[in-house]
Amino acid sequence: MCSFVLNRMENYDQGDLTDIIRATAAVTDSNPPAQTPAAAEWQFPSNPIAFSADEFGDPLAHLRDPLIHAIAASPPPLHPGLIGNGNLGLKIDLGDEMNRPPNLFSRMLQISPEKLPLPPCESPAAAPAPNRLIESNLQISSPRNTGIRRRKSQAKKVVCIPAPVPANSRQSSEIVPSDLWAWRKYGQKPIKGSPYPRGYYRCSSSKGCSARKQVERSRTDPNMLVITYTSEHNHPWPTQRNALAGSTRAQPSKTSVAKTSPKSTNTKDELKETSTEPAAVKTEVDEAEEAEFDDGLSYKPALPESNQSEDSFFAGLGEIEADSLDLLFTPGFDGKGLEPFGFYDSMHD
DNA sequence: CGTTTTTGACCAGCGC
DNA sequence: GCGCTGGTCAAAAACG
Repeated sequence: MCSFVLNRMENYDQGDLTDIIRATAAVTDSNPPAQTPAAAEWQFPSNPIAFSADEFGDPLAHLRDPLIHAIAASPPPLHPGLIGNGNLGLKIDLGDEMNRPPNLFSRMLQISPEKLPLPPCESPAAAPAPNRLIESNLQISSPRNTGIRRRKSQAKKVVCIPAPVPANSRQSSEIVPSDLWAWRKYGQKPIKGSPYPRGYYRCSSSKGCSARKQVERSRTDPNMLVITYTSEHNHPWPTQRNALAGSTRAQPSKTSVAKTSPKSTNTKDELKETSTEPAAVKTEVDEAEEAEFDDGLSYKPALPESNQSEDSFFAGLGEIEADSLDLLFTPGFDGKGLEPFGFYDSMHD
């Protein structure tokens, strides 16, 4: 449905493991046509993209991502040209999904050695083509890297994804499409040269998990979110979000607005992430049950090799789509329409 | 009560 | 060695 073309740059500079995955997606420089608020929130690219063999230990790589599918299956009807048939012709499109890599995020996380002349999403060359929206790079933070300078040499995955349109004044917080892991925010820092702060998240699924990620807006393209993954999860796919309390704070509903502390002067630009997206919570349980674990540290979620399983999965998804779409794009839907994942939650209730 | 977010302080890497 | 900057810690507050 969505045009999601991945271009892998072939510039490979030895020593620097930086790669770029570019993809087309819905959000571009141009303002989307006026649609529902939910549609304006953010677009999620989903379309066939080339797969790199290297998964960087990304646990999502092989996992079907129901959340993503849910989102992809409910594309806000804007940017028809970019999203492809980004309307309600979902089930038909889902047929195409069968041949796709299972997880959108994992797709974005695919890496290949490469060097970036400029920070991801910051390079002018990163957005010459309107469809080029998603980049990903892995960098062993090399000195002088104008991008993310970091102590020690630590492998990172940098993912650029379409971000919610900040122009929406109704929300002080932003929705960042997270993967299905549970992330807990442990810090936020203003980044020099960028008007947007960077949020620091760590995996809360397991105490011993060292997986971290940073979320910030691209300074050059506010429509893009730059998510940097650091370390890997050392635990299986979480079968359940172990925390619900406070998890809704990031929701744009009430607290995020009301709680805007006096100190926080940048709530408008703040990067808030729903560390626990309901859709993921509920669906990943099923996914986890299907997952196959190789060992204690890594695991292999069930691959969608079986068309049957895919069929059943998408069949089920398709059934809920109709409802979810109604919920998602019906104005005045209790605000959940603003939350990309909220609708998913509701339809599981 | 358990978990999250927020946020100032502290620590560490890097360039000069 | 110093200063700048980014990353992490930890206490407080908030939420269900």
